Amino acid sequence: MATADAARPGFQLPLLLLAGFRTLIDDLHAELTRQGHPELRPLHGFVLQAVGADGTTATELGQRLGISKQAAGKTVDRLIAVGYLDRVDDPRDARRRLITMTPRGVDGLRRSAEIFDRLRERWVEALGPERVDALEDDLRTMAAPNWFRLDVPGWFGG
Amino acid sequence: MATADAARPGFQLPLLLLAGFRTLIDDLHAELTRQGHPELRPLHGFVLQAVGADGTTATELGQRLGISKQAAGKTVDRLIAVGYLDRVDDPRDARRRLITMTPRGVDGLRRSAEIFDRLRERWVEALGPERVDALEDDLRTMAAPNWFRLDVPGWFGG
DNA sequence: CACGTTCGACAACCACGTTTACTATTCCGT
DNA sequence: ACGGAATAGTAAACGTGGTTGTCGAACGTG
Repeated sequence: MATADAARPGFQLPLLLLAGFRTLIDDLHAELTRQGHPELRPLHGFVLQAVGADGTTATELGQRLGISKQAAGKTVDRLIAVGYLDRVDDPRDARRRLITMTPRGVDGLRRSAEIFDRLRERWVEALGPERVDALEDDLRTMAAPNWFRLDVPGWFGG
Repeated sequence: MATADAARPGFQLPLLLLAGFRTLIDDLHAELTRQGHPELRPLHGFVLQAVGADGTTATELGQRLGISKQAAGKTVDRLIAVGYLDRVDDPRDARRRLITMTPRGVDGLRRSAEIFDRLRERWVEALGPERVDALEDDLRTMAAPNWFRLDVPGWFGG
């Protein structure tokens, strides 16, 4: 049973990682709702970031997120329906349809990044900066996400 | 942008936690398939553990997993269909139907726990025991899963 | 013994992903 | 210049993992 702390329940690594993630995105979602973005579901921030400031296509978005182009297309449909994305024909290639962020999308992404920054700050306050840095470093070593390819400059991670 | 390591992509906390979890359960799933449990999907181990050695009911299972009783019931249906769980009438209460693990379910759960132990060992080899302990401790502090209630003795975390 | 509560089941629905298949367009080699 | 190959987007069927709402049967308590 590893090195379980007797005072706290001895959950192990997988559950702890999942709980950490859920804690963060649940807090994000709640705060985002409070700030006027109730339609933005927890994971949509990552989609917005993957779209990027210059826009993308469905295929490229799928590659960045590590999902099929069809799934990416459907996600884009939903985000268009709630006003965060836009899709226009590419004049240089009639096959392509360029996906871009609306001003509302930019606002939602910016707020997401700010909220994540504040949440990380809470971790730093509770654990100390060295521990949080170590935690991030170790996770980068053991679990770099090889799905989620992000070659665009972004707000939270890339 | 916090304390991003220039050598590795600067993914931030939420993505790193998700990546850590996904890495672990993907490895678990692959190994479980290799060991003769291809039907056992990544998260089913948690369900089996929540059922526990003594069995439980759909409502209670839902509470333990932090999901609705209906969702728990459907998951149980699937695990019964592939032979990991069993459902029998409770003689003491005709409303209740007791959910128990089959021998195959017990085997799958035991193997899951063993595989997780080995995966953690890999982290210890790469990072050193102190770092892994610190990581688990910090996550227990910041992200105790308040869904996932586990009052039964279990294999991986409880 | 009647009434409120609890349990499981059923149905409809949603989010998010998959695979397979198809159309339209562009690219490229002969 | 043209025809086949590659690429972009869309559509349909399906799987999984959730949600609400409803309902009947069984329980337990005043």
